[in-house]
Amino acid sequence: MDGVKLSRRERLRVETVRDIKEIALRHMAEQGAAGLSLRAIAREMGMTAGALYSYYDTRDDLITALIVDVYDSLAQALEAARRSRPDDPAGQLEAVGVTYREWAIGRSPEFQLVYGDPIPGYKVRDDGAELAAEHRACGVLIRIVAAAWPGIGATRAAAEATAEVTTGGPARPAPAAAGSYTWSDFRPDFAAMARTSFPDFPPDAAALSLRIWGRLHGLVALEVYGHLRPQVNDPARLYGDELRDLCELLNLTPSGAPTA
Amino acid sequence: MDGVKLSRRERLRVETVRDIKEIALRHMAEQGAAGLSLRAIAREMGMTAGALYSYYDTRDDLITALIVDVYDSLAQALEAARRSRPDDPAGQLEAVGVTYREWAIGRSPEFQLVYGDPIPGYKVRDDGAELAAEHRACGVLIRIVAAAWPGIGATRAAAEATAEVTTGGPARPAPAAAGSYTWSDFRPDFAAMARTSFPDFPPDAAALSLRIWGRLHGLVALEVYGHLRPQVNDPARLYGDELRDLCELLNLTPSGAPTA
DNA sequence: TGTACATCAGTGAACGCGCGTTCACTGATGTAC
DNA sequence: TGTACATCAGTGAACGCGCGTTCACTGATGTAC
Repeated sequence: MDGVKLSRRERLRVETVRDIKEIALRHMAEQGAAGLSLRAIAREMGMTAGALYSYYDTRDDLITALIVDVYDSLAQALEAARRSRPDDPAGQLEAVGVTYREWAIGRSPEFQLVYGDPIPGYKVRDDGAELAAEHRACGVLIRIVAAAWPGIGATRAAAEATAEVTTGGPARPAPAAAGSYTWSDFRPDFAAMARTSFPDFPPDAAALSLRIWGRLHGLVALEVYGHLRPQVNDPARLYGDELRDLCELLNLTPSGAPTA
Repeated sequence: MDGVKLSRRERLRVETVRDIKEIALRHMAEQGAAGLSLRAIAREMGMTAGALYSYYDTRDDLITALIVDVYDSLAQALEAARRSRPDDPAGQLEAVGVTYREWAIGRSPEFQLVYGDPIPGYKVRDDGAELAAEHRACGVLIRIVAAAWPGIGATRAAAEATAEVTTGGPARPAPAAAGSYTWSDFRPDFAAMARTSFPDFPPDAAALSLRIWGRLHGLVALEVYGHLRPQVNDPARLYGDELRDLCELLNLTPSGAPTA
């Protein structure tokens, strides 16, 4: 693939970088995101602390690299989930929702790194990279909403053919969206991200996407931080209910049986 | 009030404890929850670090005290909001929702302390206290759902008299709740909390309460941790839309005009 | 009201620790001829 | 294929720092007679 030709030194370097990140993430898993320490990583790698400075100029550079990696891994997981249900926006939303939760629970240190407290001394240097990475994850929801929004998704017709309409009455013209937003309500970067993919994407759909993100995030964050388990035995069930409710927002019911 | 009679020593002690907590919270505001340091607090109080050990046996004891305080302050704010709209469950939910967001935004270090990453070395000693404090906050939602649930709230009749029913069709028998839960799905402490206040409280209503909590929490957490502002100019508006949607879950529309 | 003793908040110095970062160095790997 | 030089990952020691916690102590506040 990218195996152009690497010298022994280059191969080792790539491997070492991978090891550093892997150990860093594991340490975060054990001691919390704030417990990340160059010295501890070096210790576990059997290196001197100073040696790490061949790979990152500073602790913050390592952190930035980790954050970007984590966003990418999340975006990849979500995008794979979305693609697993072609031509079925509600099914996509459900799959992405389930994946978001499972990713967050299964890799909670990563989740905490990007969605939790900022790391104590950490200041973003090149936040363009972080922002772009976050947009990659956010874009998955945009694509789903676009597919469900009348007159946008090329797949819309197919989706409507297979999915039933949920509400008793006649299908509403567009998924429930409260306000009427304009693009000036959004930051340029975000707007650009949505509109380059879908030129006709309406601002109301962007607002809806963000609200959906919020609904997915709420129960997941509570669960990851241990606020749900002391109340309820099976947070996944609660979340499943919420997802089913969410799909109604798109005016569609999930195509298949719920994924428990 | 509780001014029974305090010696000069006792008065000073109470004041000092108040100062310690206040400074601790301010430091957390500036350096993040993980930046809490006994030495830094002592420095700002003009004391030696060791002196703090007259007040707390250990750093973790201070943290526990802070956490309990924070939960209490939150519960108090939410309860006040709820009471500001008597006999109007949907209005209560809206007021509580707005208050939750404003509390979280305005006192984000406190929010992070209880809903964010655990503090690095911190281990809960007497978690009974923390759990009880969390239940106090959670109980506010329980009371709202109870008031809206048919056949429970004594205030239900009054609420129905003043509130309009939202859906075009006839009012559904109970607010939308997906599963049919039993009390064995919940932890005993949580169930006890709900059922001692409302003996007839159904498990489905408890599940709904937790889901509502999740919906409030989602956008709020994203905003507090800086994931909304890079996308949208006015997160409050998004949250307002969400709240209005939420009120429909209770089958009621907000009584007054939306609060911006 | 005055004296003798007990309490206890606060001092100051010390402990052992882990941290990020710098720096002159060594020695294996890579490159040019 | 062999030699001379350049690169650069990693060493080991040191820097200055802040941390939580302990401990013998001082001195003001409170209490009992």
